Amino acid sequence: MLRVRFAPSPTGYLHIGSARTFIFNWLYARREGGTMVLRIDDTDVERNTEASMQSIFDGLRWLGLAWDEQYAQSDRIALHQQMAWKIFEKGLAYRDFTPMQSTEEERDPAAGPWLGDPAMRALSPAESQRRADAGEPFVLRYRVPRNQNRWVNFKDLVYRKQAKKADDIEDFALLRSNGLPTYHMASCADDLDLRISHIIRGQDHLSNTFKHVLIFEALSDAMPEFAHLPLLIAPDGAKLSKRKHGPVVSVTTYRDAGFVPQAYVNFLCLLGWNPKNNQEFMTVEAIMEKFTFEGINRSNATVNFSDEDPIDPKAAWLNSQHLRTMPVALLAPMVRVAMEGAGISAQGDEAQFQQTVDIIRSRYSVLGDFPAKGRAYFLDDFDTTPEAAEKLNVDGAREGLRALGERLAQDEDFSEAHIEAELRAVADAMGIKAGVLINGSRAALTGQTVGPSAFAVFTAVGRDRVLRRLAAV
RNA sequence: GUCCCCAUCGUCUAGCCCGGCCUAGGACACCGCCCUUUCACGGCGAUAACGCGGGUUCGAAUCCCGCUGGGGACGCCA
Repeated sequence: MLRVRFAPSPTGYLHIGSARTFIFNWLYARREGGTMVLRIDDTDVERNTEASMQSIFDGLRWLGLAWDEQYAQSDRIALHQQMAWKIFEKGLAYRDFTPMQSTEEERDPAAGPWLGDPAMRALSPAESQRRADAGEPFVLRYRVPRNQNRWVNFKDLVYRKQAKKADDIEDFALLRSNGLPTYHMASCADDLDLRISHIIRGQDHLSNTFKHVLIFEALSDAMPEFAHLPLLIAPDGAKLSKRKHGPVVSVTTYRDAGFVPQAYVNFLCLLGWNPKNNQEFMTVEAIMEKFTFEGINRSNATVNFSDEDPIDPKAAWLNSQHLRTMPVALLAPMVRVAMEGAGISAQGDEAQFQQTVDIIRSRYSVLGDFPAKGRAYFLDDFDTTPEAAEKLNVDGAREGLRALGERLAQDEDFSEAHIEAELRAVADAMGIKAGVLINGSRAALTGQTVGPSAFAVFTAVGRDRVLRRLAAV
């Protein structure tokens, strides 16, 4: 049974790299018919915040990719502790009574790697037990094999064979002096207990994985598969971080910029993965069908943003592609939300609304364009740009448009073909160029000189409004 | 410092593991042209990359070694 998990820690907003990890997990689970687990890694009580939790759920829900099971690590601490002591009982862990270091006297990494305190490793079981019984605080550390020429191995689905000498792995902590599990302990215990079959996560965990392999081996015969993803980095070359790069790394930046979720998913998937067929613009379903670990790269990918523009240009392009081609029925509700956000509630029935959206979206690239540029298609109070006013001031324009309005009013036929025929007839009769009325009608009906083909504008605006606006020109 | 990972156009990438089909392909962005009685879309074209040095080989972007560069881990954070 294939089971994957996404395990964010609620210590900040959902960031772009985490979102991508979530998506890859989801893709793999869905493609293989597996189960997607969402596990909140909230063992660091000091740093957890409710706001962060909210932000993660908001972001995840916005992506629109559902998970099947949900857990919080804080509910499972007893299990983590139990597993930690099981390791201890096997003789694979020891108590370290060294007092906690203050931040002042932090160890200098330049002094060489810290592997553990030999004196603490050497403590006899009886002595260790005596000091613990006396209430002396300790951290429980994994007893990594020393001087045995022992290698820790695992195979990564992306990075292939990985090996590290046990002598290069430090005695990492399992339980802190307050008794709570560390990340490594909690994560592995849960992965085991939740029967996670594939651990898909960022490459920043690649070197931690050797420790995890040690924990898994100590506790079980089952070893999950690993797949590490290349990191997302900023244009300055550093790993994306909220502290350094600000809110651009948050998924809400893209949501608020008017992205449709499937475009954002499409964009993120292309950072570090590709379908090997030169295809880039893809629906989520198409990506899912194509998704394999062979398609994942090993080198880090740069998210292309700048101070002036927080949006990667390729993401913007993908968004416009999705916006223009996705089923209107899917897009319409998003447009409604965007417009309500701008204080516009579109009147009219759903069919007319969708028809209008369908016509005008061909020139738009973000959801915000609908309220910002499309006001005239939904409301009667709209501004006329100076350029549009000029088009209307052309000789014969107003007269022609009024005449056109009168002719259209006498006929129920409001098809583009009919409108075009009528418009050309009016132009002929008045001895003016059709272009005057074509450009003039766009200006009169939308207050703008840019937009869909003039005849499509008539149908997008709707018969009643067209007749009113032409009469009032 | 130690260990791990990575290295193709400005950016995302194909090709690399299994050398020749690579005068290195695609996409975004930028520039030009075409289409279009608007603006976009679209079409066509241009500019643009195998980090460096050694090997191996008839032949290397592809294999090996070294260097350089970048990233990550090294916490009683996750």
